[in-house]
Amino acid sequence: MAKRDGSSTLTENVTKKLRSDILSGQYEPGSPLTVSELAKGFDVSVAVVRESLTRLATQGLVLQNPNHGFSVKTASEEELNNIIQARSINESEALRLSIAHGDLTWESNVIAAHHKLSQTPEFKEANRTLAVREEWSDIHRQFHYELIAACPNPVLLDICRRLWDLSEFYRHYSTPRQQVRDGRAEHKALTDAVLSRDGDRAVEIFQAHIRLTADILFDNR
Amino acid sequence: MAKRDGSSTLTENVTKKLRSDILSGQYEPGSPLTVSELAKGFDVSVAVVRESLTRLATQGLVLQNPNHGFSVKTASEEELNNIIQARSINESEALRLSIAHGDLTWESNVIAAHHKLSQTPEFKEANRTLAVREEWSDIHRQFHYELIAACPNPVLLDICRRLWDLSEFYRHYSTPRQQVRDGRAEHKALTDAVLSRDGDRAVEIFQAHIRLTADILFDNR
DNA sequence: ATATTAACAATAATCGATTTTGTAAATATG
DNA sequence: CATATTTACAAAATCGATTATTGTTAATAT
Repeated sequence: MAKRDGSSTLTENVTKKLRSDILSGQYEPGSPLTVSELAKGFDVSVAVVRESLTRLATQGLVLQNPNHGFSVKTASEEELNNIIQARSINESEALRLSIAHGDLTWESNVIAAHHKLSQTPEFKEANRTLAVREEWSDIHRQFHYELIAACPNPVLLDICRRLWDLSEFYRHYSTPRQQVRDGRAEHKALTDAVLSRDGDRAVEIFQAHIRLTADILFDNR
Repeated sequence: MAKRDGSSTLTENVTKKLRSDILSGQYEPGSPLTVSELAKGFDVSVAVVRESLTRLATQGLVLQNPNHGFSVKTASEEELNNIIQARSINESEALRLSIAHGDLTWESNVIAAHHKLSQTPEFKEANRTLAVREEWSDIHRQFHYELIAACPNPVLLDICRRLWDLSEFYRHYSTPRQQVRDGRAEHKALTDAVLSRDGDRAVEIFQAHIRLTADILFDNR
């Protein structure tokens, strides 16, 4: 690191890397994030790391405890349920608005995103590297984001983005067995409902979809 | 400032002061927030101010432009409408959940908060000082927060809190004439609906309430 | 043996200074 | 005279070091 990369700032790069490390499960939930250690690891000053951690803390991925520094956010079934509920509320509404406002270009983007997702293997085969799983995660996120992308309310979209990060955090702390579920059929049904502009049906499918995600993660039968 | 106040950290104090200054309209929307100047004003180092501004930027009250520093968030009618819509979505649901889960203590708190609000003058008389208006703002906020306080989902409550800040930002950039509206009757009706545990009616009143807020601020019609 | 205080080490918070970047004035070039 | 290049300056970003806080261990007292 050390020198600024392109036009962006050091803090931006470190923040991006840290967020992705946290979301991909590189740190245990609750484990301390020592500013000086991270600074050494990234080869930057403490100010840069501190600013990065401050950003992530405000977004909820990192916990800040005055005079006790930073730590990775903790995980609990209760919190996941709360995140899912918040996602359900906001993303459902964004989905409705997106369906109501989307134009032809948006339709095409939805189809493209779904096609890409449907052709990308998730966890079926064993010996998947971390990189492969990260790639699937990105494509999955992109698919869900395309669905609501035509929502004309950026404030609402921003809330959805943040909630996605929070729920993404949990994906990586599930046991391998829990990864077997294949949402392929659900994604297909969701895409069909969206493209036929059926808001009610799309929301219904979507809510079942994320509810199931939570159930599987914590194995609620 | 200079020395740490109580058990809290310098950054926390500066952040609190800055947020309150921004929300009470001390700075023009879009005006630059120069780190070194603020540091001089608060008598702290630039690191403290920078961390404060970073926090506020992540919350949306401050804009950060890489290599161009920070500025106060800008204001537009369109954005206010988006904020109001997001508030409507989230606060309505929080209100329903709160009504469904609230206990006797919560009821008492709602009654107390409403009483306090109803007995506090807003803008009727002229020559109101800034401090008086700030006091009303706090009490008003407290009232609305009590209504949803029994909502068992902290993630949702956090979203509501942030959205409140964003919409509070607009209250202070309205012309004096727009301040005359008296929400007293609406607050009373809302309180009654909440206490009678009528979720549908409460949500209905609430949505009309905040919609009207937006209309008045930008004088729609 | 337990409680209290003192000294220490680790890390967080804060600082003042240095480097980098963006902008605008000044100068040069065609 | 218009455009390009250089220079100078202000502010942002980053750094390395200093100071403060907290938790822990050793020493002392009860």
